[in-house]
Parts: sequence; C-alpha cells; structure tokens
Amino acid sequence: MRLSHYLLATLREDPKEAEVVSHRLMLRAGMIRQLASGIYDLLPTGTRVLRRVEQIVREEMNRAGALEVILPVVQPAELWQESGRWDKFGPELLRLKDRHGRDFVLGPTHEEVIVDLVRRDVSSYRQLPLNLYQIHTKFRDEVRPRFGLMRGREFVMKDAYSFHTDDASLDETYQRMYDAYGRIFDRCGLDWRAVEADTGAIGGSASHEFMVLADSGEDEILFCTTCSYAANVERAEFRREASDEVPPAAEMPEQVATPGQKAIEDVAAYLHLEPRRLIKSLVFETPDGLVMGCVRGDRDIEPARLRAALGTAWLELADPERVTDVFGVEPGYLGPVRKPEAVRLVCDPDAMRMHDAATGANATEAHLLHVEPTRDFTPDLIAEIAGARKGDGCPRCSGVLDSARGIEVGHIFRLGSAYAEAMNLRVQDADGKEVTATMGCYGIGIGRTAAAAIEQNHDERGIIWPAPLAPFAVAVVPLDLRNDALCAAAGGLYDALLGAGIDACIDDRNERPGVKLSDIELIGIPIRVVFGRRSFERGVVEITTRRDGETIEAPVDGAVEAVRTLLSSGR
RNA sequence: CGGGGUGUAGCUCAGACUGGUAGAGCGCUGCGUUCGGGACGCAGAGGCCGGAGGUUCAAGUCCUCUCACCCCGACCA
Repeated sequence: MRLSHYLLATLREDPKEAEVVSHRLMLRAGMIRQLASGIYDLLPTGTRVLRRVEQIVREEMNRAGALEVILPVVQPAELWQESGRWDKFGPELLRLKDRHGRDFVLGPTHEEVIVDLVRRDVSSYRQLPLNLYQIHTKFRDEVRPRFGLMRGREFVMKDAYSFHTDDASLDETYQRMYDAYGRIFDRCGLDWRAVEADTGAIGGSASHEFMVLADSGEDEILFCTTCSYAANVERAEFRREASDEVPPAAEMPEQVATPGQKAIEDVAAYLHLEPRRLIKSLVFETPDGLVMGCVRGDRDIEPARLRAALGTAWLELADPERVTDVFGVEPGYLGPVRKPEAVRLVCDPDAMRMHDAATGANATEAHLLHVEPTRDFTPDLIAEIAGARKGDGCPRCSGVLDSARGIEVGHIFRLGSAYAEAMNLRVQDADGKEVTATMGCYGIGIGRTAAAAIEQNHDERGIIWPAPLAPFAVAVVPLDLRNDALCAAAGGLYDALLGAGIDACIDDRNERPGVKLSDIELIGIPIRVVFGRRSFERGVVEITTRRDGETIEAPVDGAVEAVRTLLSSGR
C-alpha cells in the first residue's frame, strides 16, 4: 500500500471523548470513528486489524472442525417468542417493526436462528456432532456503551454453536473449543487466562471466560498463586475456615436500640462487636419475589452467586421503598429473624455456623443480640453466596487467592438442552428414538480482542501491535522525496517485499520526516525501514523494530532478507 | 433510570458572567523556501455557534423546550 493513496486519518491531538488507552489510540491511529453512542465506523487501518483477528479465529475454528455460516442480523420475533427470550431479554434487545408491522429484533446473539436452522436440516444422530460458527455483526442496546470497541452496541463477534446427542460429545467439543481459544489468543500475542465463569443470562451448566489481563479490564478475576484454579469473581469460591470459637447463646434474642446505626461497621462499633459477629442481610428483587441473602458481617454477598444459587434469570438489590413496604422498617435494620413469610431466605454456610450473633431486628432503629442460626431462623436455602476476595484461601489447594483485572475476550458455555427443548430440536438416535439435542456455544469478541491487544501493547508513542495483528508488517519510509535514487531504491524494496509475500506499505507522502516517523509509530507497524540520505549514500538502510526501538543497518540489497529474518524471529 | 458536564471551523479549544459585524492553535488549498523526529514565509478556503421557540432595536451570549454526546452513579443495609 502506498500511503499517498491511503486514508491514514491519524490525529495529532487526543480526542476528548476517549478514556481508556485502546479507545484513544484507535481514534488517533485512524482505526475508528464514532458515528453514534457505541457505534463506530471502521477506517482502513481498523478494518485491516479486525480482518487479521478474524482470520486467525477463522483458521483455528476451521482447524477445530467448525463450519462457517452467515446468519441474518435481522431476525423474526417469532423465534424469540418461541425460546421465551422475547420476554426475558429486556431492553438490551433492540426490537423493530417492518413495513407490515411485523416484529423483528436485531440479533444480540444467534441461538434461536441456529437452532431453527439445525432443526430443519438435521434429523439423525448420524449428522451430529455439528459445530457451526459465523463472524458477524451483533447489536446489543447496552445501558452504557463505553471504551470504544471494548463495549460498543454494534460489534463484531465470532459465535459458534455445537449440537450433540449426548453430554460426552458436548464435553469433547467444549474441550476442543477451549484448546482452540488458547491457540487463538496465543497467536494474537496476548497475555490471557481462562477462568471459570458465571453463565449469566445465556444459561447452561458450565462455562469458561478467556480474559486478557489488563488493569482497565471490566472484570475482576481471582486465581490461586499455587495451583491452576482461576475464576471470575462472580463465581469464585474460597476455602472456608473453621468457625470462630464462640459458645452458643443460652439466652433468647434480645432487642437493643441502635439509633442511626445502619452500616455493619457502624453497628459493630456501636455494639462493641467485631463485624464478623454480625449477620449481614440484604434483600433482592427477583422474578419470583423478594429474597433475603445473609452472610457473615465481614463478607459481602456476591449477587451473581446468589442468582446462580436461586437459578433465577436476574436479580437486583431491592428498592428501599419496596423493602420498607414489606418489612415495615427501612433497610439497615433487617435480619433473618421474624422476617416476613413472603420473603425467601438464603444463607451462606459461614453465617449458619455462627453463634451468639447480632442482626437487624426488623424493627425501627433496633438490632438483635444472641441470635442462634437454626434455633432462631430457618433458611429456605443454604448456599455459598459470599464473594471471594484477594487473600482468601484457594478452594482447591492450600494456596492463597490473588486478584487481577481482565478483559473478557472469549466465553464458552455448555448450554445443555434448554434451547433445543424450548424450540423442539429433536433427532433420532441409533435406536430410532427421538432425543433432544444438547448444545454448546462459544463466543469471541473480535473488536474487543483488538482493543485488548492495544491495552497490553502500547507506549507513549502509540500502539505496538503484536506482529500477527498489525495492519502492515513493514513500513518502508523514504525520508527525502526529492532524492530520486533514494526513492527508486525505496520503491524497489517495497516491491520486493510485496513480491516476497510480506504485507508492506511505503510512506511516500510528501510529509516532513518527523510526521512520517511518528505516524508509523502511532499506528504501531512492527518493522520500519528508513531510507535516509546519509545512510543511503553509504548504501545502507536502517531497520527499526517498534517494540524495542532497536535499529540495525542492512545493505539496500540485503534489506528483504534482513526484514524476513526479523519477521521470523517473532518481533 | 438518577446526577453532573459539554455542544462554536476537520481536530483541540477561547468568546457567554457584562447582548453590539465569528476567533486562536493545529489541520486543509496555492506559491516559494526547507527536508533525519510533528518546519518557515506569503496568499487563501472553511462556521445555520447542535435544533426549535421566545425576550430584545440587536442573541454564540439571556429565557424555555428539545436533541446529541461524555462522565459518575444505580444503593453491601
């Protein structure tokens, strides 16, 4: 590519809307432009990078035996009504009508469409397992789009769906995808980690997220420093310690006034108790009514763990007014003892092991002392709902958990048969009996992967692309366009590089040297070959690697070989 | 959804409090000089001051409404 005929579109100044590094650099490097909130144009450079990611994904998916398809973005509402998600999905699902008034959605994901496709064309176990994928645009009407391509509303995703007649086959494909994802993110040059994950709204029995480690990541992950355990904080378990040596309370609960004391810390100080001697109670709204969750006072409830324990589609902290209506007292004085019948109670096992505890009294400005779990209240469910934290013990070994932030670039799920059941996807097995298929689904955010790569690879001058993602492998930069011999030699090298199958560009723009050099650095091209007057008169060019900034000289004749050597060395 | 903020040239921003002919830097066009780290001179182009309504002799500026975008929050009791 001759940059004189290219739309480089670099910006000298920082665009004001960009918060995080990858967003700022994508704008400055001329990769993207915002069209509306969470919706972006991809410019030539951005398009090249996304195509690189896509190609790596495509090759590894094909290698893993998946078949590429292209499914519609606009999907009829009927399919979503059939799966039940028309009602469940909420405002993230963008709904629209065609000219006849028929309902459609912009696909935020493609389970419905793919199940419909497979149920029409697959009828025998002999046709399974099957793994279909696409690399396509999705639309989710995010509450708050931000960080450029990291959390947009319209975005490119690779999504794959596998179909099986039994769990063993599903497990095999799941593992195959797990391995393929590892190869993909390795090939992208990323520092990543696979973690156990909450299955969230998509559902299913198990899942892993692939996290690119970065401080700007939106997720917190916990991992053991000695064994291989790693999990999203939404799911992470921790080792339960022996309970405190507190004797059971002989006396019955005693109500004490705690005027103005609502937060655990304040109540504990007021009552001269350690926070871990209190039971923390929070009330959540769920599709099936209010639920109270209880944990020991020194811990927090992890809403995703509570949601998973209940098996509900969603859950959120109840509105204070709603709580006051139902409990007759405002939040801050709530507890599991003598709570309203209609509110279900879920207790963390550590809370159940407590003795002589203090809790809210469900009475105005009052708490209870000498509370004995089991004797004084009975939970509907005992489940681990406390969130794990850095410093907690590893649940799998004697190690300790550490935490890090990550960008979720991939997510794989064992879906099970929920969608196949709702949409009646059945095939005949070897005995001629009809069985419901079981499914897996596997996603990768293409744009997000590119953004994550920038988060991990940049400096004050701009992007430092891992070579496999770079928009160009090499930039040839003739500094002085008036020097015909120099330009001819640079053009010759450019042609030779292309001839050798190397994706080169030549900066033949009539710009000052400083402009050219800083643009090439900004957009992060891994190798730069400079033709300057002084070195050219000595018959050499200067070859600089973006990542370490080191420059070597090579004879003009030997430049192709020198570049090839650098490329194969992986820099 | 709640709170805050910003909309003026392609980009980054002044101008608004105190109403009176639309500004700067960078970028862009032409000519000349320059040419190894974001050059210099001269001459230019470029704006429905987000939109609508109002107040006024007069509105980028004051008032009302509206739209867009950005940030923070959405409750650990």
